[in-house]
Amino acid sequence: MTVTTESLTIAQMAETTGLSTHTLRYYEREGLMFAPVDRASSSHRRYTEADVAWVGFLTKLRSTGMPIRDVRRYVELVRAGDATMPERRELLVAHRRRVLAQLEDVTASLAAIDRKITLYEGHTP
Amino acid sequence: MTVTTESLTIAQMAETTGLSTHTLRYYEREGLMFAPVDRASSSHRRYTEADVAWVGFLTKLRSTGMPIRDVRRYVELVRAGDATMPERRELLVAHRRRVLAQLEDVTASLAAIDRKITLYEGHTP
DNA sequence: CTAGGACTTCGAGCGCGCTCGAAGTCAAAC
DNA sequence: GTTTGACTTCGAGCGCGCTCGAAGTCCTAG
Repeated sequence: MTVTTESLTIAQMAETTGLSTHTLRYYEREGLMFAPVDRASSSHRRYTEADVAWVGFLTKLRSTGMPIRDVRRYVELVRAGDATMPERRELLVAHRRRVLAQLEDVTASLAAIDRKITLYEGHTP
Repeated sequence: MTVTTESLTIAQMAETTGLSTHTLRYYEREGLMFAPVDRASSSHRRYTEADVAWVGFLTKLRSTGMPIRDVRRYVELVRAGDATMPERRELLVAHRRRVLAQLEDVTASLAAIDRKITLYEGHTP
């Protein structure tokens, strides 16, 4: 298999992004790609560098727990052009707020768990 | 309805813990309670202060993303007595490690999102 | 005595985010 | 020409963590 730097097959894209080919197709179906993915051989997907960067950002949104439906909303705004920048910003800022709140929550719970761990000190086998 | 300080109805327990009555029954079914919940009137649940504390800790485990099945495993260890303290500790420590890794992950993704937000600066409506 | 309401059990259903498998196409290697 | 295998679409299925609803019981107030 010859790897052109021009574009990636879905398998290469999966390798690159860390997502499965199933997930890549799923994201596309769900409207999360910025633009339709190029096709070669009249049917096989060919991903560009831009696609790699885009999926990378999608992954960051997802890994902070943004639901698919919100990611889709964001994507739609990006597609709608520069005029939506304020709204996009607002969306991301609101998301960040929620994420930070949850981080605090988790951190607090973790502290309680740590205290429990401490209670178990000295009981090593 | 007279509120005794002795015990709580499931509705009061839900109020106290922030879980729904459905979830409280679900947790019990799933074997997450330390001991069988007391009953009054031959059938209605009566929760003790100890139950409140216990569910509080369960909630902390859950809010850090520990799967139900792992919580159950932990509960089983607690029920098994003091001899399992080392294993409990190990379980919690491993969980903490995963949670911290994920916190880092989220934090890194959030940073990328922040950079994107910054790009949108100056585009306020 | 009756009505209301809070509880009970049980099994089914749901929303999410994938994940999988069947059946088909196509291009290149042999 | 045949085989291989990487891809395609499509719809179904799954694991998780609840969430819901039906049908029944029991206590309490009026």
